[in-house]
Amino acid sequence: MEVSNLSRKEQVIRKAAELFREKGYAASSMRDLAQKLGIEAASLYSHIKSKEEILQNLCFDMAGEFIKSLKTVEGSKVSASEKLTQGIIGHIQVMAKDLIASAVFMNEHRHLSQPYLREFLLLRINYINRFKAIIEEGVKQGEFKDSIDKKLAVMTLFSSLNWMPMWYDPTSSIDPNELGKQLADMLVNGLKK
Amino acid sequence: MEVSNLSRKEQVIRKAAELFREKGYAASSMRDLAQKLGIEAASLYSHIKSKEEILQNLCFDMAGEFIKSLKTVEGSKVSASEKLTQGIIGHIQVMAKDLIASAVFMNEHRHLSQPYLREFLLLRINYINRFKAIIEEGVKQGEFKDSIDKKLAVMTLFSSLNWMPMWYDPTSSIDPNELGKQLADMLVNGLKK
DNA sequence: GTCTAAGCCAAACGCGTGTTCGATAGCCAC
DNA sequence: GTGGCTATCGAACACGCGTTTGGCTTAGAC
Repeated sequence: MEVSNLSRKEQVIRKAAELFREKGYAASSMRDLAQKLGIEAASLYSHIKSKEEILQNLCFDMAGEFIKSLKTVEGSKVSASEKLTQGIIGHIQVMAKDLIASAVFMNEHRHLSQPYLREFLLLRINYINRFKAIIEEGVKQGEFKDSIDKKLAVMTLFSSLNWMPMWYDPTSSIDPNELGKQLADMLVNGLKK
Repeated sequence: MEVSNLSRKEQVIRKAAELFREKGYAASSMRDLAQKLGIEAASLYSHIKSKEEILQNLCFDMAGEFIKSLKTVEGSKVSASEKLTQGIIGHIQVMAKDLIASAVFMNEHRHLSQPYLREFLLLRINYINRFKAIIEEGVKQGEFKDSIDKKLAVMTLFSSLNWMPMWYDPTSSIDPNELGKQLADMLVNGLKK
């Protein structure tokens, strides 16, 4: 009940992620979820404590991955635009590893109850600020324009990244690494020749 | 019952928009909504036919505004980057006129039932494709790089626009028009000097 | 063969949901 | 004042919700 059911628990969470992405957390019922797994709703509670615990797992696991990815980039001694590019590629790669969980992470985190919601938002604002720091570094060293609002810049970046799971087709010709590169190029250099 | 209650009906829809933005459509109850208006849930049904009718009003009214705005830009004989900039500014201005409805439009449209959902998505894909056409025009005339994936470009643009209601503070120093300009500049010219 | 634990289920719990119905009060026109 | 219209309400409806309980079955360890 503590060790070996991890596998079954993860099956439950995975199916739940699919369901939450399709219908949203609030509109997804435990009976829906059970049906997707071929069992009864009551049986779910052998594996998870509550509906919200599933959401907590999904949100905080993803958050951990993002933070881990960013950490490996921050230390490196390269230009700001290179650092930003690496950060973007890392973010995209984390998302691409689990597009479904990424979509849930982005759209459904607000249904977390306190104190989890507060904790989640703190992690998130911290993550955003660390990207903002990279942009500010670029401005300070004359690499980026100083004419653009930094909040706008970082939120635009973040928006572009976070909507990716909504439209990216992993079976398409473009792979996550290339996608990250192009996205970074577009944001750093723009569309213009 | 047909003309003069428009005002009251619009009050209901407006309060509903606030509620839907805060808690999401599925997690908002008609009793919640009634309480915000200081009446009982049953009284709502003198003004609206159903909960979903409210969402339909919100989504399709916004959609109409976006399309109207884009139409005024498409015809003008200017460069692609200028057209794109004008389109972005228009989109931002429509959003800024009602940030609450914009947020609902973006996050909750998926709770529309058929056939409204299908119709909504058709309007949306059409809108996106018309932005895509502007980008393709820019590429064809040598104004934009041809190295970047067009789907990526237009979805990045669209993502940036659509998340704006989540973070934009209308009381801040930057006004919607300036915001649109900067956003367009960032996407067209990039961050780099 | 016996013990243990995991996985599942039927039944039920209290509660909240969107919506309907019939009635009541206030207001304006005649 | 009388009639009709608008807005509201209390009460109720059928239904779905997340979750709990207790018991059943199955598989593997000793």
